[in-house]
Amino acid sequence: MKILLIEDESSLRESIITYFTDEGNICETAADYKSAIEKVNIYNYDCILLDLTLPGGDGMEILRAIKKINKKDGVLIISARHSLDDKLDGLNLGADDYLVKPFHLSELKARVTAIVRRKSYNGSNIITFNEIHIDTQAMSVKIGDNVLILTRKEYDLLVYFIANHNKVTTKSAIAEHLWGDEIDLSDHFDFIYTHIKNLRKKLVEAGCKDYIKSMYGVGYKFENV
Amino acid sequence: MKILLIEDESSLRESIITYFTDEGNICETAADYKSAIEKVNIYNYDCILLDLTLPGGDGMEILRAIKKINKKDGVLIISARHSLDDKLDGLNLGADDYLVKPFHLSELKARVTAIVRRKSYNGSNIITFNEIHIDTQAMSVKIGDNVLILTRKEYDLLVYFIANHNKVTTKSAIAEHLWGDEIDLSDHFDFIYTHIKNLRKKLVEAGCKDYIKSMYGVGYKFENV
DNA sequence: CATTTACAACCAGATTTTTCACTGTATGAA
DNA sequence: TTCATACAGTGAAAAATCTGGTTGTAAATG
Repeated sequence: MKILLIEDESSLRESIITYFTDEGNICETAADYKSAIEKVNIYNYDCILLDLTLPGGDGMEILRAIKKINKKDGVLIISARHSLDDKLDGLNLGADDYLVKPFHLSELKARVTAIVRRKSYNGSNIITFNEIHIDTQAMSVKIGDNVLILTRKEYDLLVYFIANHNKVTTKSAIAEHLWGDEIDLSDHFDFIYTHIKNLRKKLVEAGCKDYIKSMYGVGYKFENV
Repeated sequence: MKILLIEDESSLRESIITYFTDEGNICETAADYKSAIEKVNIYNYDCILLDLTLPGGDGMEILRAIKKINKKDGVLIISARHSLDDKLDGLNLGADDYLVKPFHLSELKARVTAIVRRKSYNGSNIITFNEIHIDTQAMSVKIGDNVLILTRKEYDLLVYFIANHNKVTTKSAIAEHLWGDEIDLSDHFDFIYTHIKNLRKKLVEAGCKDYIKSMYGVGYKFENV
């Protein structure tokens, strides 16, 4: 899951980020109005955690911006303002939920998952793509009845592929999704090849068709032929 | 005791909440269909007080939702509808009791405690997972017939694992659950390793299979192979 | 007060994963 | 065809993470 945290207070930012990163999510942050708008404009997130009081501009403006450029990203407002009016304003502008500071991280997480679940209500947490079955809660992958043992990156990669099946995905998009901010985009992340190769190998060895099609010079496509 | 009150009329809501809070309970409220469904989906309550006439949707739907997502939360319907049919409908759908407005708060309280007591008696306080039996009231653990002596943290850990069996649990989730607020999430709580290790050892020594599977880079999974 | 116990911290070694360098092959453009 | 580049495959170094042992400390117990 990819999360953007828009929050200026650094200590809170740290702990939230640590928490969600530990949970295995990709987290990015923005500490002020400008960089928030920038990120929101360029990338897509499963959920955006938005603090309302920001240096350089009002948080509500960011919310408006998100909703304006369509964006189906989930938005959870976290704010110290606890008046009903603030709450209603936020929700009316299209936020998915509103959480008053201070809060427990577990509650934050619960609400985020609730938002994400609501957004993409697959019903279950089992993702299925032909013979591939992924149980996202158990983090287990099956090919037919064979259980596949995948490493973290391989797993993320597979989930990403399936989520974007039949679409071309560039290497940099993959890198962005698997590594988030940490990656230096000027790098030649050739190690993606390795992960692709390993995933491919494990899938094929488990009797799965090779859905990963290389698009020379562009990237890959997880293709349902 | 944790209680959820689903009620749209604010004055009644206030008085019930005040009453139960004063009694030392944790109370949450939902005033409409949407937020009710949400809370019910996210959290667990000892007892849910459900008003049938709600803006935005029928209360019976909420009841259905509760029962659908398993949920062993107790449900007490409070409603102005006093026909026998309404009563029967509710009880048939799995509500534990039905109270007709208006009522005395003391009666409400009596019924709530009755429900909770009933739950915790017949609703087994024995958790069983294969050969592992936990008596939550006695806080004792048995492997088959062997009694296990666990420390507090080990016990909590085991219960948490069993409650989340076959799901991956991250270290930070465990930390949050076992230590709550006190934990500094920027820490690398390596001490979890120790508790995992100790629990594992005691379980295995008592002749239990090692269900605790490490998910490298993610956390652990209590797995029923 | 002495002793035991539970918990947290530390450390060394093992294990697993990730990254990186290198070689060979395939592809598309000139 | 030739050439530059992209990709696949191998293996090994580097980094991250887990395990098990041990130790210090504070709290609980007797």
